[in-house]
Amino acid sequence: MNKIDTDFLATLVAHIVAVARAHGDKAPSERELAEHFAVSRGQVRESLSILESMQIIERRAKSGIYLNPETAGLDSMALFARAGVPLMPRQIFEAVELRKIHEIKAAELAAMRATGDNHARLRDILDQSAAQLAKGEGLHKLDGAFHLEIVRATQNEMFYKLCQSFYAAAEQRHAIYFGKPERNAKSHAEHLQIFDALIARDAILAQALMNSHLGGAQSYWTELLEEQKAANPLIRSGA
Amino acid sequence: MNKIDTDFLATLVAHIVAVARAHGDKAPSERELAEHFAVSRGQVRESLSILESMQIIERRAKSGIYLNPETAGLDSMALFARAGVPLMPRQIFEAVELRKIHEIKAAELAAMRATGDNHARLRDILDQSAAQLAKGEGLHKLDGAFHLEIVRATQNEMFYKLCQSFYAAAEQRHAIYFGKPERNAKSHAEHLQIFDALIARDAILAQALMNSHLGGAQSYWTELLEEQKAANPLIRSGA
DNA sequence: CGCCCTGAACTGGTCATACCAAAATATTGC
DNA sequence: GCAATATTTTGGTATGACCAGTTCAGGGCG
Repeated sequence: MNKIDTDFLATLVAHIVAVARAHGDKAPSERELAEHFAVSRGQVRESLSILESMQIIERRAKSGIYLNPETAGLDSMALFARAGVPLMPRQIFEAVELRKIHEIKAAELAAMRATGDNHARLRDILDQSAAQLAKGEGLHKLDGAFHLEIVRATQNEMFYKLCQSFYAAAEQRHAIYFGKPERNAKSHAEHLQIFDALIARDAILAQALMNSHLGGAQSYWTELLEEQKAANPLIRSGA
Repeated sequence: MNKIDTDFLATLVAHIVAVARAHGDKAPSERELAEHFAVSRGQVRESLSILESMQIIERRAKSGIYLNPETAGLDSMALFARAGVPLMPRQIFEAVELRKIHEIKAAELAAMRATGDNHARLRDILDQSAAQLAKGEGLHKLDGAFHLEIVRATQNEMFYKLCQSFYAAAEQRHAIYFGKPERNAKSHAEHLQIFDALIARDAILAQALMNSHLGGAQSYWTELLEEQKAANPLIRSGA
């Protein structure tokens, strides 16, 4: 466990959340954490600095460390996911809505601006997806790659970076979503359609296809949450 | 200069960028930085942890610290801005495009979902803007607040957080943009129109008004960059 | 002259210890 | 029971040390 790797950060967050359950609660002191994880206080402080910069915690001088999950920014989502903090339905719906906002527009722009490289990478991802699908394996990683590549094809680097951090936090969701095998095939088929529209540089069509692709995801989530409410430990009810 | 405050981080980044100009260049060693800023190595390490978590730098064990500005994520933008790293036209155009993607949709959703609280806060911001305008003061801070409040009115918390970090990085741009006095009055007038559309819950109109509001900004930036190219130290040419 | 090898200097990663002052808590005195 | 006081806890900071790869200058050899 060298350096401040993400795993340690996630473990730390998990422990802090386990101790201080509610917003504003006090977390263990630096010295306690150091002892608990058998590392030096310096290591703990470095990690806490990062968590504080993400606004996951607040460090009040001479007082203590306070959990701050509600004010935490976007970059913290990936960490919470790794730490095994349960997803809340509200977060899922918000994320899907955000994806629609981003990616419908991304599809439109990508149809107009995609380079040959973008097309090649998309084709490659789809080939891999087909192979995985044939082997009966889930393709939630490749799904993320496909959508992200479309954003990259907008040639807006900032847009790409934004969606990158967004997708980093989405793996937990994706894993749940692609848990049902039939989703994989359906998703892949829709990706192929979108790809064709991008190749044809048909912005209107690409946009429409992405809209229905994500719209499908939206309604599928609704079903999923209905039937798995309280059954799936990764999804916690409540707002 | 206690704790790891943002100012210190910005100063650190500024210094590192000053020494290691290009992507991949070596930054001063931890010990050098500690001496230069007259702080302990521990402090430097805490700061560097944060910078590394933002992917602004890369720390290679036993080798050194390497500047990494190109892979840096969104959350780093605010820091670069504070550090006085010049804006590049490309970044400005990308940011404006992103704003259009976000806020046109936000205006639509806000028209449908805004609460009384949202309306009240917007009205308050507009009142303050009018007052500032009457005093002849610039209102670039209030502009950000107005736009951010519209995003909040979508009731999508994740959306709000995303735009929050986005706006935190935009102050430098805003300050330049609102440097010209005539922008302030024009912007305020357009805000009032948008506000009316939100109150009337006219999603179509709100969307259209936001589109032209941001479209105006887009073309204004084009002018601004043309006439100030190389003249304004805050804007560096090159891609 | 050029190349390889070697050793010293440098570097990030880690730990232990100590001190400070403010905050939080326990204790005392009334 | 409450207010004043003493004690403990806590984050913030600094110093110094050790480890083991990395880097690089310098020496030796072909």
